[in-house]
Amino acid sequence: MLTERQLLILQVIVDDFIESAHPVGSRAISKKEDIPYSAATIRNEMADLEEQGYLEKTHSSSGRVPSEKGYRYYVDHLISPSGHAHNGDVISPMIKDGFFEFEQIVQMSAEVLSELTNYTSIILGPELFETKLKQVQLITLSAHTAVAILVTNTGHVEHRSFSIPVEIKSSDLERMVNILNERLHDVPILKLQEIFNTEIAAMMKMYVEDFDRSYNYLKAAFLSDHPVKLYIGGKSNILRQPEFNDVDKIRSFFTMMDKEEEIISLLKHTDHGINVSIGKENEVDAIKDFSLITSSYQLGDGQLGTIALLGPMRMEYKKVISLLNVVSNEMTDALHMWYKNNE
Amino acid sequence: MLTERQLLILQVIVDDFIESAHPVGSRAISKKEDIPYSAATIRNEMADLEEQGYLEKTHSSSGRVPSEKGYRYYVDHLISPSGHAHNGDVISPMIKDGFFEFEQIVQMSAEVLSELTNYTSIILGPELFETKLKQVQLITLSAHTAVAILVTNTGHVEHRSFSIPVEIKSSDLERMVNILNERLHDVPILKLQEIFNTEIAAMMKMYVEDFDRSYNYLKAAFLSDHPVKLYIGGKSNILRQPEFNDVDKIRSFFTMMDKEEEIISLLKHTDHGINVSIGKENEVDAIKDFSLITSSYQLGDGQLGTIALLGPMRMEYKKVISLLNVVSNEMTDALHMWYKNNE
DNA sequence: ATTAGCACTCGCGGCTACTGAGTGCTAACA
DNA sequence: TGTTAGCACTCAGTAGCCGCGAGTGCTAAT
Repeated sequence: MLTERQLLILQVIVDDFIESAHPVGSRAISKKEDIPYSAATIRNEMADLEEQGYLEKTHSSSGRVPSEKGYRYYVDHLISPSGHAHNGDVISPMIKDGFFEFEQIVQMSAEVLSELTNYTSIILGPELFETKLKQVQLITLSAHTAVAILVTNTGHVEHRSFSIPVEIKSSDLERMVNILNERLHDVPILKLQEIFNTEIAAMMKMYVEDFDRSYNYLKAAFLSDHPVKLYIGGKSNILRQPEFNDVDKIRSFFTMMDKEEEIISLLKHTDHGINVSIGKENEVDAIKDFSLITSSYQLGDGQLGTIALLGPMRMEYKKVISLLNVVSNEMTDALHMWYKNNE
Repeated sequence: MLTERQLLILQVIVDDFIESAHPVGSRAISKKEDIPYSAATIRNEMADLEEQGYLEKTHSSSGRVPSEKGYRYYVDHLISPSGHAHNGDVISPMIKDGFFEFEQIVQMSAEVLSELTNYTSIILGPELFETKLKQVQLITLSAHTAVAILVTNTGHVEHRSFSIPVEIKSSDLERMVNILNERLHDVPILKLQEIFNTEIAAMMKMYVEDFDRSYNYLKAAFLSDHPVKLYIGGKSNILRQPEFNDVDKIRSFFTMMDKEEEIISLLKHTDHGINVSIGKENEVDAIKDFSLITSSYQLGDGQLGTIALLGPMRMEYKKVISLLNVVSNEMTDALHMWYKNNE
């Protein structure tokens, strides 16, 4: 167990290192305002803290640096819960004015978040199990091409253009779309695939000639592969962090950021509330010396999406956590309003 | 003027440097197959070439490196026009299979292009002066929210969700959409604004109550700010180039790539055909030691879009130029087919 | 006109010395 | 017994030096 004094010292070290990015030594600590102990005392305590795994040295005669365990303890116990509360209203102002496009707001939030922190922000769009299909449109551009448009109750629009093989009659297409609109109205997006394969298939068989082809075409057009949308802000902002002085690090970071699926998998299974993953706690290797802070924003009862900040382990946890709190609440509120309007 | 031999030597130096990224010395050149001269002779010629500004030294006793002028000459005169013709069909295979979504194809082309070259590819979406509005849809999500959807003849879909102030009657909205569909069918996107301000305004005044508000809402919803879309491939691919060993360079590159407008302005005013900008020839400071190779793809008579590769000055010009030729032709063909279908 | 030869230049990798920040430990102190 | 002063030690970082090698420019010979 840690003594009061050790806690104090750990706190000071983490704070200092977060700010300066330099290993912190005993003398520097003993000089601080609220530290009445001598450098030697500090050294003894630091040795203890290191023994217990909360601190590390970068080399045998360097100052101390927090270990992952140290950060973990700091995040769990040493952050004054209320302290440093970010003064509200980060994104609300953007929503105030009449127009209100969901995707735009999310994208802007991501950018603001990144700008405010110099980390990279990631927002996972609304999960779809609360999102329902509102309407299906098929607009033919010509005899052989058409655009299928799906609109959800959240205002999200998904579209795919495709070419129509000559074998398919336009009357059949029309009929199909009618069927779709009838059967799929207010169906949660997530259940789309299922319904497609059962009900719709059955129904269409009755009405539509040359069923097989038409069906497959529509199906492919309507079931998109990426059910969640990813918004990333300030990919390059993070380059301002001093830990990015190594070209290899940059390379591996950016190659990871190019892989959408990987990022999504990172964020997918998040609990409600704020969640911090430090270093190797992250399941993806590529960010094993990053920290990832996630929060969720909600709509009604169901969890909707995830909002996250990715930065070095040496992260301004206090600031980021309260900021993320504020923003996710703001987004929840905004969506709540939106939802109410649409019901 | 340059002698035959000087041309040969210049060519060899540029080729060699492009491949190796190391300054090339006289001895290395004299050893090559098709060089029957001694190192000393080469040295004399190199001194001449340097005097005339085609070569540079990195320091007083280093080998030679092509200067911007050297690259320029190389590109203009030393690239065998037909040589190294890239064996066709880079993206055609992707288009073959039934589905055919324009945006997907462009995005994939960008990625393929970057993967093939290890440079960053940029594709400017179709310019809109050939693109015509096909249909306008207004889908109301609820009493107070709606999605406006515009579909163009190229299959591009633009959408905006907005909230409807209580003052506006839904019957008015409906009427407006009808007017829009009637008047705007087949109108080039570029003329949208103009027509909006004259004809539509006049027409709507006659039919719609509370004209001013409704009008402004629709106008804002329908006139998007970004008339061209940007597709970027392999932003991080370019990190494999050895010139990116400097963190500052990376930083400035990525911060530039975040500014869409800047990139668009880079590519906007391109002639037909292939165009090469080397180093300071580029108007944007941030890429003053990059080369940018652009080509255009077309639809019918009008130029449609630009396709570009951004890399170090030490670029594989031969390969890139022929590759870009092939790809832009392929895209032109693809769009031509598409266009024919839609007419 | 070409080439061989030679002196010279300069970047670079390796070695050494020095400095300064920081530690661990011991012994003295309250 | 907890705290502190003192001291020897460690190590990263920097500067200076040396020698190597790749390359040049120039001169003189072919």
